[in-house]
Amino acid sequence: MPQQFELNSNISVDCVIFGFDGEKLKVLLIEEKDIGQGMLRKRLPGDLILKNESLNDAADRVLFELATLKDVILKQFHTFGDPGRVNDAKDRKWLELYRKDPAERVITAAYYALVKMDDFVPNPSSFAGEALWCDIQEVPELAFDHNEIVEVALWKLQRHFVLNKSGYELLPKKFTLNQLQQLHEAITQEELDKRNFRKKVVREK
Amino acid sequence: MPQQFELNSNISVDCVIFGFDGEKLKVLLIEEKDIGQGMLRKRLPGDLILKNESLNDAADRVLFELATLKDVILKQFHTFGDPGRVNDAKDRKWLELYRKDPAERVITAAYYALVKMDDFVPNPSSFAGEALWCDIQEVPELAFDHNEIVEVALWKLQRHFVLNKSGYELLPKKFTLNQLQQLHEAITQEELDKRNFRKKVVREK
DNA sequence: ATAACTAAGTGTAAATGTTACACTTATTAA
DNA sequence: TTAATAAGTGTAACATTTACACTTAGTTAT
Repeated sequence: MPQQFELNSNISVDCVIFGFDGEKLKVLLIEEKDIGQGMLRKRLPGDLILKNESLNDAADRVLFELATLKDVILKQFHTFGDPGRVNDAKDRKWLELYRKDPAERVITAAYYALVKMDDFVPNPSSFAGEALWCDIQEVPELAFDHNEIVEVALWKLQRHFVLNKSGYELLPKKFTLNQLQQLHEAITQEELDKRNFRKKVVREK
Repeated sequence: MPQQFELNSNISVDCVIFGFDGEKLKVLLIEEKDIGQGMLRKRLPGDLILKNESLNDAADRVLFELATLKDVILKQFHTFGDPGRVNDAKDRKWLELYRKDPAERVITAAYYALVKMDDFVPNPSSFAGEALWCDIQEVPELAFDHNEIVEVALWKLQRHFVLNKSGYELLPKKFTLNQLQQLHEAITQEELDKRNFRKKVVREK
């Protein structure tokens, strides 16, 4: 069935991969190879889905194809689909170069994940010029509506992270309570008292 | 621009409208007119989006077209897009009757809302045979993957409702604290102590 | 080697929030 | 008017949260 590998022309996935390096929260961006038209804007790893592929599978595939990342647990968090999503002149140019049907409105199902940066070293594939971790506080202007997507993803991550008491998998096998605390602070973006934090952790064990 | 009203053939929206009647939680279902092929399964109000329409606008439009409901605040909560979403023989038959391209995989952005049943009296439109409130405990087998969609929606509603302290708009202008408590109990599906509930409400005022 | 610096570890008291629990008062229906 | 149903009330024990400062161990530079 050769048709199975046909692209779906109007549905894409985008991945917001948050990385924790023991200190700060970063986000994974890719940058197209410079094709000499002033289009060097960074963007999230993402692409059109295949005709016969689930959204989840597409997200896994795209993340591997663009950043060589594998076995990341992705969570779908929102679908962006306004007809005006792609308005910028640079975005249009890019679409004309890379897309069969550049005028068609594309809706994108967005996924996020939180990974330990050591375990997931992204390599740019042949498609992407560069793959890099960018400090969450210093995200530049991205292509399309990707800045909005990152913002919503961070918001969801924070809410979800507070509710569960997850995150141990992001630290080394043995870790100090201060390290655990740094993780929490990186994600929630607020500071906590050492002693109180300890009490909480111990209590909930 | 007549093209503006063209249907997008592979993206739909579905609406899970929860209704509170002062006592129990219900969900809004519609039922196609019987076209004599044993296809009388209930389903959620939903349909394909238009070519040039945002997902949010599509959800509003569809809800009005199928149930004459207006000004409902809908929240997008998940997008369902597995190629196997539509597997059942009945579903296929339905698609062949109603869809231009019945084999095409359709992804659907799902929305939910919680409304006061008195204020929103659904009327079936010409498209739908019937629109009805169904007790959340007694939802029958629905078309497509709509049972799963309802389940996820309820789950999201419960989580969201606990976090915010919302819900006052679902009660009459003057209400007893017991009424407020019933609302909470209907949504969270668990029982609370009257006095403790009061204390909480008063404290958080 | 040791001094200086950096990171890890520890306790308590006051305030607030949670839980469990039973009877009285007011309203509505028979 | 009586009976039944729904609304309203307080307290004590326990758990959680908050605010707050010094000691100990390990690392780095001289």
